[in-house]
Parts: sequence; C-alpha cells; structure tokens
Amino acid sequence: MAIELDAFDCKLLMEVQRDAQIPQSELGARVNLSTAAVNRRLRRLADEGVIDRYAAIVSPEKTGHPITVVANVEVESEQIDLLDAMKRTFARCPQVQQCYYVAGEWDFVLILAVRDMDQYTELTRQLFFSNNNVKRFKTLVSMSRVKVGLEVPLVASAE
Amino acid sequence: MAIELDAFDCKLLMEVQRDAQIPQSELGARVNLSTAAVNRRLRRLADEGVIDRYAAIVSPEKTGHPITVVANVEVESEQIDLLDAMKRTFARCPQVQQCYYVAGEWDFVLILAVRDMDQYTELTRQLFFSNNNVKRFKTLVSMSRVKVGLEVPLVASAE
DNA sequence: TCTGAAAATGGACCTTT
DNA sequence: AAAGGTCCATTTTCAGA
Repeated sequence: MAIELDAFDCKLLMEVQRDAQIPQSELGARVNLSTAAVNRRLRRLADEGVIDRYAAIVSPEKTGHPITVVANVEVESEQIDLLDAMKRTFARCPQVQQCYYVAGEWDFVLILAVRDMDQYTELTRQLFFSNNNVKRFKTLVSMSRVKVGLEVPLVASAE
Repeated sequence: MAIELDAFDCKLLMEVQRDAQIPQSELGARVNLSTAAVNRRLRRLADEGVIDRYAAIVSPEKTGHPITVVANVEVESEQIDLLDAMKRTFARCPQVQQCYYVAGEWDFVLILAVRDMDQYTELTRQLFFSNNNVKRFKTLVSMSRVKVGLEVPLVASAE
C-alpha cells in the first residue's frame, strides 16, 4: 500500500502540501532538481495516488460557515448494512467535512462546518434523531480552530 | 467577516474545492463565463481570503501513515497562557493534522495521522503525559475514513 | 470580450549512473 | 533500465485595449 519515497519526493510533497501554486521551476530551485525532473516526479506521485488531488482550501468564516462542530455518535447496532447506510448518509451531507468510523467509546466522529447553531440543530434532526440506529450523540462546539489541515507528516529522511 | 458571494462565485468555489487543476477555460464553460472573468473572480476570491490557499492533498496510506486517531483532551486549568502553550505544542506537532479548542465535555479535539500505534503511544507521552496541564485524554482509533476533506458547503443559492 | 505577451507545463531527446 | 538535464512546443494565465 505504502509507496517508496526518496528524499526528493518528500521535500516536494512537503512543499506542495503547503502551497500547490509554487511553480515547478521554483520547486526545482528549492530541492535542487531541474523543472523537468520536478514535473516528472509530481506526475508520478499523482499517478501513483500519493498525491490524491489538488484542491482550493476555502475559508469557512468568509463563506458564512463560522461554526465548526465535532459530533460523536454511538450506534445501536453494528450490523453491516445499517453501518453502511449511516456512512452514506453522513458522507452525503455537505456540512459534514469529515466522518471517521472509530473504535473506542464512540462509533463515529463527525466534523461539521455550519452557518449557526440553528443549522446544526436542524442537522441533528436529519442525521441523528431521525435515524433509529443512532443510540446517542454528543456535541462539542469549536471555539477556535487551532490547526486545520490534511497535511501528512513527511520527514525528509523517510524511505 | 463573511463575504458576499454570488452564484458564479459559489459555483467556481465548488469546482476548485474539488479540483484545483481544472483550467480556467474549462471552468468558464461549466459556469458560463469567459476565461478572463473566471480569472478575475478567482484572483479576487484569493485576495479576499475566501480561497485561503491551494494545496496538494496527500494520501496518508501511500505515505506510510495509515492510522488516523482522534484524541479528546481535558485540561487541568484554563489559564490563558497555559492554553496558549498547549495550542502551540499541538499545532507544532507534524502528526497533528487538526486541533480544535472546544466547549463541552472536552477541551481539545485532535486528529492525528500516525505510522502505527507505537508512534501514537510515543506521541501521547510527548503531548499528554509530559504536560502537567493535561488532566485526562481519551483515544478513538479510526477504522475507516468515511469522508475526509475541508470542503465548505456552498449551495449555489447562498448570497 | 477579445487579443497577445509572459509564464508554466510537459514531451522529445540525449547523457549519466 | 532508470533518472537527470536541456531544449522546445503547447497550454494556461493574466493584463491591456
């Protein structure tokens, strides 16, 4: 599953994870490679799926979704088709940014971006109260987004 | 704080959130705008901070970080400088992808990408056990990343 | 909205290990 | 073979009329 990455790959990935707009020529200068080599490596990394995709990161505040909510959910039954249905429901909801199926005290952890608490209340109806397989859920409202990203740690030494 | 977005802005943002590599000419065709207009709008959205940045999304699995962990942390004291120190510690840790300071049963929610459980154990030492202000913490290990992203919901009708 | 210049990407081809 | 470098064609971005 994991793919061999040399020091050049790691450095390139670290850069483009932070900023995908750096021109390949500039990347080449930073890691000591020609632009063509940078181009080939980035293409290879994308083909191999190491780079999943390139995306614009949009500010939730500026777009009127200032509230981040973490919701923990416990299910009634772990029957596979019930779980799959829940996963689909959660994944389909646009306000759900992330959904993890976890082991521990809870079964699901959701991260939501909402306009206000009214919208969240409405979502709890849709996602939790109207779902018979939700046993209970607990809400944590974020007061500050200390760090938000999807960056993967890549020490340059990793092989 | 929030910025006025018309239907064109919303459509463009939806597209580039999913895929930032679509050429502006193609975006123009999709939303019915000239490439120049698309160019101007994207630049404006970036200048205004609506688009925070462009980033490559890297696969944690392919880079050898297959385990996602959610850690809930309760602090001993909410003294402001102690909290700030914790926030900085969490934010600085490369394995911490996200850190939210929350209200509710816990004080912090962390999302971590780790190589294996040994690495997580080591991180709990660094981040939690060696920190006097951590009262207790609870770990949830993700078995499946049902949905992972930072996409902000943007219905085309939003004003 | 159109046109054109500047920049960036990505392929061809050759060289090195 | 595998990967790097140089050079060049194509595509994309982006500013001015």
